[in-house]
Amino acid sequence: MAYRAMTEELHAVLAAEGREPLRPAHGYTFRFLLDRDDVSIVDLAAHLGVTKQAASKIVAELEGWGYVDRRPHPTDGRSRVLGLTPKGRSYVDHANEQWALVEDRWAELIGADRLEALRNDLRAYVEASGGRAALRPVW
Amino acid sequence: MAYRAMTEELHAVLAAEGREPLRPAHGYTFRFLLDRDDVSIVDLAAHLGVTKQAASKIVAELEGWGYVDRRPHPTDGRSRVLGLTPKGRSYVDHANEQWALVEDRWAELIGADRLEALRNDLRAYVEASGGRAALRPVW
DNA sequence: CCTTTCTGGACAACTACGTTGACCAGTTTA
DNA sequence: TAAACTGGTCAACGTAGTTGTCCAGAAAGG
Repeated sequence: MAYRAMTEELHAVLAAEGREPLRPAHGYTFRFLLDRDDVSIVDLAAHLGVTKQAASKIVAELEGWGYVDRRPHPTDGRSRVLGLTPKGRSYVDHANEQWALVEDRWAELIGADRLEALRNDLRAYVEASGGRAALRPVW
Repeated sequence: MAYRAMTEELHAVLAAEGREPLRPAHGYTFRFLLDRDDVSIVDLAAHLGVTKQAASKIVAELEGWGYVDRRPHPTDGRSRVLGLTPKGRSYVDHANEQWALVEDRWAELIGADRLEALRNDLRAYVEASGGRAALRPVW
């Protein structure tokens, strides 16, 4: 419920700004592309825990909105390199700021030290059960 | 990720026992029926955050597997009262035990006091944002 | 080299699980 | 006692994933 409530709080803010109807999958895609500049559709699919076909659809949407572009791979003629456009980059920055505000409100509630402890405790569990869980919820 | 990992751990155990392919929605339904004995389809739908049609389908499945039954309402001729069968009840007990084991392993990792603190901190956030979040994830 | 095998990606058809819409029988209100 | 409301079902549709098939380019083996 906490996870849901936080996500909803963020999406409510973004939706109120009249953005495209972005879903969590888009957010995870943004973050993944932000760090790296050699991501293929297959890489993204593995990261999201979906098939490459599904990843392809997601990218197609984001490309249509001008957040992501596909450039030809420098050496591999089959592959395309995914990247954020300037518009995509500024969107991520904005979303990160809003997310920080959500966390801040929580920190006010329970204390920054408790929030930090919580982060560590959650991480401990995830790492103990294989390092990474799939992002996509079951239900 | 922690939420996902815990859910997956539980479902892996249950699936290994050769159970029907139960999904989180079924688990939430079980818990809801366990506490009360005057639940209608509409009540369940509200609890799960889905339409009554969707709730009806879920109940139909559970009824088919013999976990849930629908009895006529004592006074209201339109309504049906949902309830767990003995089989359903024993399943819930079993699942609860397994869930406790999952939590225990976490408690060993970070300490029982930290787990308790975490529970409280999560609850604090959920209650601050409206008391209850929808169970069903967005993605 | 040139053939065989492998891999990134796209298109199409299908499935799961929800939705909206229409309806009926029974209950409540006026 | 007629009108409005409510619990439940059936049917049609939508969304977001899946599997299945294929192609062009890359890697591997004689």
